[in-house]
Amino acid sequence: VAPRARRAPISRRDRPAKDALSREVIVATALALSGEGTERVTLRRLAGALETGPASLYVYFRDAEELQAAMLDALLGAVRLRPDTGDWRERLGQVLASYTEVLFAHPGLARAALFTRPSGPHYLALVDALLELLAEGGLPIADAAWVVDLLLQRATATAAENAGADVGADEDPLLRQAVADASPGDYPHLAAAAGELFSGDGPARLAWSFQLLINGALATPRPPAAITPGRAGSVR
Amino acid sequence: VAPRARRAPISRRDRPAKDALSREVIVATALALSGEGTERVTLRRLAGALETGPASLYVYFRDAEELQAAMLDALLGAVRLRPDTGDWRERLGQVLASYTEVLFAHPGLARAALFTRPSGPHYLALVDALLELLAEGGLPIADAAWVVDLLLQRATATAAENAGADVGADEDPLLRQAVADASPGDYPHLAAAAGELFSGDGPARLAWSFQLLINGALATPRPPAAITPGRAGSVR
DNA sequence: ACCTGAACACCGTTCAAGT
DNA sequence: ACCTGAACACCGTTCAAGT
Repeated sequence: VAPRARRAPISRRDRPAKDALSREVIVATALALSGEGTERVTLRRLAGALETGPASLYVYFRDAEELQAAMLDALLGAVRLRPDTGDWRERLGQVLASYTEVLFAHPGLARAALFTRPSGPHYLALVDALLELLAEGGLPIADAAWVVDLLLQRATATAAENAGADVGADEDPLLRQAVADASPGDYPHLAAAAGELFSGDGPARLAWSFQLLINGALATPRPPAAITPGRAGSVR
Repeated sequence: VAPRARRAPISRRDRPAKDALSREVIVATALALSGEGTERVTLRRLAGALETGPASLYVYFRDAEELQAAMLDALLGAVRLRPDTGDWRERLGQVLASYTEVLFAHPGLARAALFTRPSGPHYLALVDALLELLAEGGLPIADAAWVVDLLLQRATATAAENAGADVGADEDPLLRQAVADASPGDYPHLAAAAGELFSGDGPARLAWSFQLLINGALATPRPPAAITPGRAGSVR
């Protein structure tokens, strides 16, 4: 069968061919903006990069939140889900560290990840991989289901807090000053701990916290399920 | 000495006397707006409530972030720092639960608390109280300093995620649907855990996570301080 | 000197009007 | 039918001009 004739593309003023719009192209362009310099990826800036107006984006996404969720899931495709060295504990730490690094490069998305949980295939694959590692460690599946939430929340919140901060920058200068100025009379324990509150570098503290969560999980079974069923209960 | 004569206040159109502006009045008004219905406390809405224009607020606060930090610290004055029943573990859980409840009533502030750490007296008092309880539990102070961050981050992030959600509302409907639809072939562990991922009610899950963090802390000493000093080091 | 109206440079979202 | 220019209803912040 002869291919149907297509209209020849109208050459718009000889500009370098602009990509046709689609969910994929929009998300890819948004991630490129987000990863490089751009302070905040707004619908208007994104539309500008795509050489159109903001209204056009509403053909593909219901609102800004849905776009953010799509960006987030696309980003999660870069997480290393199956490291090949170490026991289950070490591999769990590596997967979570990879997740954190990926978010780190996209400050805006890291913040969004705390509020709008993604539901795309890459997020599901991440949860599945974490559950698998916890099962390998012998954790009952009901416990593992809750622990995954804890691990991801720790990683996400840490990325969101620190993302986009200049590496050399003094973070929380006001808090540091306040702690340094805290009178030992009013705040005895704070004054005693002042030297340690801000110690350690980010990755070391994060890795320690993952191991702490794993140890805690092994030592802390879920409460008896008596109250559990509720409306949240089973799927279906 | 005779008191200096004051100008009589000009009665502005017989309106009920409007409070003179000050940091305290502004913060109190903002918290009232935040706690009651008001979707989002913006500088313009706040200025409206104070019967002035947004520019006036800049006389008292450098920017919106500084106002938020002041609101947050004022709010933390309501946290019950010293419960009178239970051992140190139970009291620690009670303080953290109180902190979470206070944030819950102010969705916007809960979100802000994740990014701009407050540095006011009420925040310092909270950290001091948590350090005291951890010391009572026998945790070395260097460990306790890091653990406090973990406990507060868990509480803050949970409040931020859930704050403002209608109690009856189905949260994360997209994620729940995606999990329910997940094929056991592609996501075997996710499919197996589907029934448990969303189980339990909020407070029970939160309380369990606090105990998990405490158990983890007791079982997970900080890494050797070899790398610690850095630029973050001691407070002199 | 202290305060603020009005302007500036942005937002997300909607919808009537184009092709 | 699909797309979008222009308008709408907002933002935080600045600054010249008032008292």
